[in-house]
Amino acid sequence: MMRFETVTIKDIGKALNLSTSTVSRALRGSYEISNETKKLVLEYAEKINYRPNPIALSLKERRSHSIGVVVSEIANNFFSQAINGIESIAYNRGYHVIITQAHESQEREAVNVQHLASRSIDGLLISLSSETIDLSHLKELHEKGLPIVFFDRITDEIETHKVTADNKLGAFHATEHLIFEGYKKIAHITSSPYLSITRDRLEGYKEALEKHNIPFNIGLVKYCNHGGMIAEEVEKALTSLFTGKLKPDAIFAAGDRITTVCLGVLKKIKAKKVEIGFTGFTNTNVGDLFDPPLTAIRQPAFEIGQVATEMLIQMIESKRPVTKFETRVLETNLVIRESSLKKEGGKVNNATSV
Amino acid sequence: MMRFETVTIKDIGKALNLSTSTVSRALRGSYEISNETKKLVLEYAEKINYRPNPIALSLKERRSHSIGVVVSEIANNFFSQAINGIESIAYNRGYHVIITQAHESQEREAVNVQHLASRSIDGLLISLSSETIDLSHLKELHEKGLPIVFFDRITDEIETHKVTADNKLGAFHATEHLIFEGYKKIAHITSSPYLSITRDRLEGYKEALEKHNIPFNIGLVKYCNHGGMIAEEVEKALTSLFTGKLKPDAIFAAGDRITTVCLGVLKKIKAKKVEIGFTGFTNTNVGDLFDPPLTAIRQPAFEIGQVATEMLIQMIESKRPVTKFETRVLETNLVIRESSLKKEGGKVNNATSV
DNA sequence: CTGAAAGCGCTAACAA
DNA sequence: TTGTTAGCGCTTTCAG
Repeated sequence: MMRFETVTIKDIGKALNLSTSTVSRALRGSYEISNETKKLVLEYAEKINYRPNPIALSLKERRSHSIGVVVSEIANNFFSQAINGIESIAYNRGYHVIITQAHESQEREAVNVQHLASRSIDGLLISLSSETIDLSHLKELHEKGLPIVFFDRITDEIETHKVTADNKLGAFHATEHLIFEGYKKIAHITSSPYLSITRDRLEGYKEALEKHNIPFNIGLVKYCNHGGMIAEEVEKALTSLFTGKLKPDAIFAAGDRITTVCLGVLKKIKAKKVEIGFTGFTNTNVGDLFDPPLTAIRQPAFEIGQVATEMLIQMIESKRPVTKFETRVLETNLVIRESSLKKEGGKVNNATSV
Repeated sequence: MMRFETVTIKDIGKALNLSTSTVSRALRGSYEISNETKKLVLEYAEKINYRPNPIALSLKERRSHSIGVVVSEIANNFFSQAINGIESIAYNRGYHVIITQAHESQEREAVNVQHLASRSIDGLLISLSSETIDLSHLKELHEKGLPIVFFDRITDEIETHKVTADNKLGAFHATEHLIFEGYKKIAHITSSPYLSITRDRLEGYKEALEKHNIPFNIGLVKYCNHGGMIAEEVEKALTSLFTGKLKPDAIFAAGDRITTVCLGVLKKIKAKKVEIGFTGFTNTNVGDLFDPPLTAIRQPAFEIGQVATEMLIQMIESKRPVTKFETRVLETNLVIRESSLKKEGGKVNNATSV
């Protein structure tokens, strides 16, 4: 395909009988250029619809004005909302956003990160994959000085800015809510144990049990290493719970995908008249359309994206290397609907939020 | 922020006492370079982890190996799935994908397109916004020779490759299904009348009515110009339907967002014991969790993304300007669940697909 | 106030 | 087989 011709600074110079440097300076309003010349250049540039070539600029300035994003899956309410937050900041600050998906695979994550780095991104926003144990692909870039901000699924192994929801407290509230409702045997279906969010949520769950003198039982915790991407994994976890002797009366699910898959399985079980209290981490917008309406722990995804992006751009644009790092923790929101309520306890008609 | 130092071809040359051109040629395995030198260079490059600078390459080759994508909203099942399809092809072919959202606004669409074009994308994949009437921002680029492929929401005004679902037939099947179920007054809540998908779906709806000798009544068709992005718009449409004298007994919704908002409103109405048959275009994965389980017209979003990307890359890489254009139409899939079934007609337990 | 020239990293004539 | 040079579009010393 023939590339379509573009107007360059040289063309303007030729047309106006000026050197490229004069045109360049005029275009950027340099004080050394006479008003006359400026006006001439500006008007002509406008007329022929001149646009500076960002590639050339990048080569010169050694930065691309774009930031890379790595998430596990776009088609996940949390991440699509976070991306909206990222974009809202990035575009206003003149940055492009390049989004990639790791599909919960360590290998794809590493490939994407490499790919982005070689595309000369100015900085990286990343939420780790559930498979990821080895962080060397990130450490290397971090040591070379690439600004990185972790969001949602963070790590202790790299010292930089981080942003998450308050997963521990969110889990605590959710679990305590189930306890208040009268559930005694609360199972926890969660994601890969490698993830920070998994650890934090488990912690909150444990603390709620402890506070209410319910003994913690490891048999009630089930890990899904693929974060619910593989439905069978979740089904297996649930089946083993309900066919074993522990038979929980409630479930607390961690993560968007796990939550919906669980609901699907529960629906089948409920057809057999087993009532199970349910709540889960999810950012779905249609939780109230579910059967039963879903009690959900909602994360401030949009804000997380925004904060992470602000931090990243601040790092990118900082004159001196940033050495003081911060981990921001944002509040979650428990939206109470019927799925978590004991049926004898009556129905609620409106979503309640604590 | 200090940019982090990268290894260049020059560094290799210096270290090995070779000119940059020799290194360059060796790296790309040129036949003119001796095996010895090649080996030397390759090994050294590997050792110091050399990566070519894609920005410099872009400047030289006058292409960026990236394609731009404009959709109305990432957080829409159809689009996030389509993007997965786009990525799956693009990455394999060595292209980056830059995603932008227009939020159904003509202005943001134009800004994004400009932005992408000025970032030297090699081609553009776009699904028009519901507001968009004026296509001059696209026409201009198209005339300049930028390869463009429309998907989903297409237009007649620009001659190029296009990919959509078979919206007309999908709408026909959905409407006919409601008719088979015994519904007589089927309302159609749809998106902006400017969109191709709106026109096609309306057409299919009309044809189904006609085939079954049900008179078309324009009063039963309600347009939501923001495609459901503004919930009030949809609520107003439904309220006017149910408070007017036409009182439909079923609803056929066009579009992901409209479908879920409709369901929310219907849920309230059903609390008042009004049974309404319902079906809608949506690519949600949790339609079976809804109350009632949702009869949905599903589009092959992933495949649409794939096909569009293949077409685009073919245009980009074609030696001569492409003049023969194609419009690919992919089949939709009607997944029948309870929401569209007459309650007296008994229940279905399994999703059925036609 | 304006121009000439160098350079960002890389490739490709053209020389040697 | 290898080196020299010019150039992609732009900014920025350094000279006028």
